Amino acid sequence: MEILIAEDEIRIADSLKKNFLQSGHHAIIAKDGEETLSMLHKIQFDLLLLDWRMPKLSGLEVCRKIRSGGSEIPIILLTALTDISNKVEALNAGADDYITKPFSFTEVMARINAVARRYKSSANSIVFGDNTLNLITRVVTTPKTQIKLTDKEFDLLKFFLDNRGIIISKELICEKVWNLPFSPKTNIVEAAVKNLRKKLEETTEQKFIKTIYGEGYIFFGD
Amino acid sequence: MEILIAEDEIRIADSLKKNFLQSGHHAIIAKDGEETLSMLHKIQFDLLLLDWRMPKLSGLEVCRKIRSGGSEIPIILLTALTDISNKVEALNAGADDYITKPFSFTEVMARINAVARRYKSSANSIVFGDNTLNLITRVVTTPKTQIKLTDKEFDLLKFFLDNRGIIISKELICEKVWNLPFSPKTNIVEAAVKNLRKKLEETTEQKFIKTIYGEGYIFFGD
DNA sequence: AAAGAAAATGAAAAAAATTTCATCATTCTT
DNA sequence: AAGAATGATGAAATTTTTTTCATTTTCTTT
Repeated sequence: MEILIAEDEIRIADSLKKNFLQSGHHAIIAKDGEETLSMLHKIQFDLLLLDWRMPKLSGLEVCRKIRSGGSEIPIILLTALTDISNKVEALNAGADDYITKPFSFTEVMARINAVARRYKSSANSIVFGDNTLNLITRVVTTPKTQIKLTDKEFDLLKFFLDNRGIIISKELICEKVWNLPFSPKTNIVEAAVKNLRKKLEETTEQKFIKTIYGEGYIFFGD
Repeated sequence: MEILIAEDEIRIADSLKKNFLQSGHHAIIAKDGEETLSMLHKIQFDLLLLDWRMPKLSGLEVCRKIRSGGSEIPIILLTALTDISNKVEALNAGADDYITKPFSFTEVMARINAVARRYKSSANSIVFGDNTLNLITRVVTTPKTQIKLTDKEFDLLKFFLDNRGIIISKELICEKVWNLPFSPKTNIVEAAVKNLRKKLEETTEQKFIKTIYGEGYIFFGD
């Protein structure tokens, strides 16, 4: 993949770039917001890793400009702060995901692989464990039976599968699966997870969705 | 495509074969039911055109045997009679479609192209007119807006799209979309067509689904 | 043009899916 | 171990989807 790293802290940027190269990807560094935008116009990237704090134009502003220009390039925001309003802002600005600093390279790679999987695959089924989700019919085929998923069950499972092995927060799920800005008044996510778990784990007798207390969920399976 | 023509009337079989060759397909003729089965075991075919009345084993019996053997090869039954019980029997036996004799070659080709399209394509969207149906999200993108389809709307539209340009009877729709043996007591098909038409034709201001009085529906668009 | 069959339609009914809410269980912090 | 926060859950409420039904419209045949 062709990755654009927008990060003004040279040490972080370099370290990321080196790691990407080792993983078989190609990365270019942009040092500020303006350079990021001009780079994007010149070269076709598959992913943008975008720092929140940057000179000239903040990551958030860059993100907004990219989306208002109609581009659908996957964007992962790197943010130094943990507080929720930041995350919500990030998603509202059009980011696909966010990672809070300090981050491990493993974490970054897991998310990048998710993006890669999502944008590469045109297959119409996804295998997890010894089950298969048919993306067209929305039927999960297990060794025992077949389970027909409802709309929301499908959307949620698909989101989990697209982000296997990554901790995903409820805010992100809410934003991506329901297209709602996360509001803590509701517990739709919990309820939907409950339904999906019941349907999935009751028949397969396996655990797929693990709860990470205070952080979100993580999906296991292959 | 590699097509097996199971037909004992030599004139019909030969004429079909000649036409297929001209359309760039390859066809082989089997003269009776037993030969059909043994051929299928020897060679990998993409489609079976199966006559209802044949020596040794009837088309229906052949059809049942093939399906009970687990094969999913597309089967189109050629039947001389028009009556409904025959059609229902055909579908119950595992046929994908049926054509009543006398048939025009154009009719046969239209159905064969449908089969080809269905089995070839692994794309996750279908274009019709200047609209696109995303098979994963089940959203139709028109030049004006986007329309999210419900379960049944999607299934029905998909079935129409897979069979563009072919008259499809309500029995067939009922059997394939609802997995129900057609019962004339209900008008689910009409109702579903109404809903789909409303949703689709209201926003696009185009006609896609034409009613063929006494025969069924036909979908235009491409 | 009239009669009869087939199809379309709006509204009601039924069924299914989704969300909310109150309560219970679990996990974390101290 | 207790208290506080977070997550799970069953049941009810709500919303959406699907189906039925009665009526109107359209089409075909005579």
